[in-house]
Amino acid sequence: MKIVYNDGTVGECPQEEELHVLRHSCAHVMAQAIQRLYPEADFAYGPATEKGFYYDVDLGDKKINDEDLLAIEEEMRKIVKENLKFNAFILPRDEAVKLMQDRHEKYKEEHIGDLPEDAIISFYQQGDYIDMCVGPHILYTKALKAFKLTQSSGAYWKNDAKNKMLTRINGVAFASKEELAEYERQQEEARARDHRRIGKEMALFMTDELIGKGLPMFLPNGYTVWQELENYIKAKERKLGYQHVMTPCVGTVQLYETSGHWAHYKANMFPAMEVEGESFVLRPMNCPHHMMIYANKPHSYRDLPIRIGEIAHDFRFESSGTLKGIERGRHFCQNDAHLFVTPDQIKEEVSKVCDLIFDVYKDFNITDYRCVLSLRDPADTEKYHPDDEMWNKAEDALRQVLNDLGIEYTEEIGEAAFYGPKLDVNVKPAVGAEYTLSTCQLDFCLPAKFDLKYVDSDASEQTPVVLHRAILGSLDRFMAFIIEETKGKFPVWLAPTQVKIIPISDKVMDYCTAVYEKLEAAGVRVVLDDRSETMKYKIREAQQVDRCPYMLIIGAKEAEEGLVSLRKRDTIANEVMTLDAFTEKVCSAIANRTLEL
RNA sequence: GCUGCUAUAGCUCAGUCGGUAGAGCGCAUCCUUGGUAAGGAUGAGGUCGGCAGUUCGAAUCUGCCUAGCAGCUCCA
Repeated sequence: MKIVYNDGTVGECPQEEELHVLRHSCAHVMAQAIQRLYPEADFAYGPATEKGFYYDVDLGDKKINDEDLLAIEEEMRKIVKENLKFNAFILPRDEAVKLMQDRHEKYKEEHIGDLPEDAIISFYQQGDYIDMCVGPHILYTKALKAFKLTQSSGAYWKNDAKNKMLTRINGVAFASKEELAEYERQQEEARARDHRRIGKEMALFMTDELIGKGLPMFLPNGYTVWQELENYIKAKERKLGYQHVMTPCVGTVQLYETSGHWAHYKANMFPAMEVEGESFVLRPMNCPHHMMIYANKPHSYRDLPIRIGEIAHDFRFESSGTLKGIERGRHFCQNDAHLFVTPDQIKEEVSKVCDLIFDVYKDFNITDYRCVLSLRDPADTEKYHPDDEMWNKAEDALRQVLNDLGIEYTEEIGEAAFYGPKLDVNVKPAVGAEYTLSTCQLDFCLPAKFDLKYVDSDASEQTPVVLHRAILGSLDRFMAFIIEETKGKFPVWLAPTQVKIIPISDKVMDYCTAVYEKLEAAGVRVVLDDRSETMKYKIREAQQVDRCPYMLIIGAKEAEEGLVSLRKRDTIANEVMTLDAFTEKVCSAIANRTLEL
């Protein structure tokens, strides 16, 4: 594919750049189409994205609806057909400013002002459309073979909520129509995996506007999964020396003033309740409660590390626009723990937390994740309390552990908590933006604020360091993730119904009841489907709706010989075995938390 | 919170020009008692998200509210 650079030279595009150039050029063609249809349009930024492109544009009071999108797309096809040539030229700064002023491009003009003094300011023109841009671009518009406008939405100028909101028009673009079709197929598949959809279908959780937005409720099936996750992680933690506690969901405002959370996150907490002259809030996190548990009695260095864990209910007043099923609600349960350690113990304890995270990921076969070392932004003295020595110490300590463990990570400035740096493990959901699943945070700040102490070997009083960590993150969010990863086909140990008995006829009901009782006694979540429906119907429902891992199809043949005919969730073939053999099989699959059926 | 879109039966969705609401699935009852992904019949089920307004008349038009979806901002 031929492309043109901003100095006007034409060259062959490197293979790996082709899609990016194509998409970026598509943004220009879309802008040209918009300008033809809406001459007053004022353009801001229009980059290529992961699958396509967008352009942010000021359209005054004009609202873009689906029909408008189709009209813009139609105009784009015309431009492609006209096969316009992309020409590049460079202007000195003053002429560039003048050109943008003449064309009433106030956002581009402002952008020039943001560029460094020595920046080369280049433009691309196709037909009568001119765009300030570094390029490179395709040579002729005919190179655009497969694109589609997907949506319009609002986006702030320079991504700052204080600025004017512009109209963002998104599109996707590919090298061929086949790739575009494949992309649309994948989108459809992703929507089918959405935990909100599967959660409804499998009766895992519900919401109701009378309960309130962002407040999902777990139904029996969902709570079964939830409890299994709770038992699973608590057992792991107990083995690693964690002690579990239970603390209240409400605390005084002073508690959060002491921790510093009140100053930083007041706006994101439910407002205070005034009762008998005291102010209480629903707690947004558990650190202060756990700090007070530590402070409940004096500690020797010999006691450390102390690991306080809790499956804790928290409430955060999240912006309404960010709520998403059980992935992000206003109430959730953290798999939280605070580790109180001496400075010498930091490295080992962080290592153990990392080991636990990756051990858990192995159990769930989670392989697609990204580690981020979240650091403070030294310029942001409002969020990060300005103690350079403390921050450098904490950041270096965490970085060193990650390096020693050989964990791959990227560093991100300004992503730290106000009290310390953190390691975040991020994943991508079926639909929507990446989020943090697990976190491990290093804190030299809160222990001092709560005046926590331990007596060291030389009898001096020292302040412990605290590790905040969450492995499953919030149980709610982790469950959302697992639903999407498995499409609701949970491993046996998590499945709400582990075994469904499907009688071929009522004549074998006595034997089916005996099978049910045996499995039930063995601790299996088993359901006997004794409804007056056809066998085929019951199989279909168990497989497609319940996503039940094991179905036992039982007729006269099995009843006579004490057998069961096993049908697994993902196979059509069935396996005949004795009831004893099956019981052993399913119990072992549950006990070992096997992923494969 | 912001911008836009959406809200009709338990679920997924039709409903044209404003004239008192439909389908499939599910549910109930009956028939069928079956051998591994849709057997048949009958029936129940809706203040068309809520409140106002326009109109002789509103699921349909307008306003406000609530909730949901996409994107933006935020995420201790």
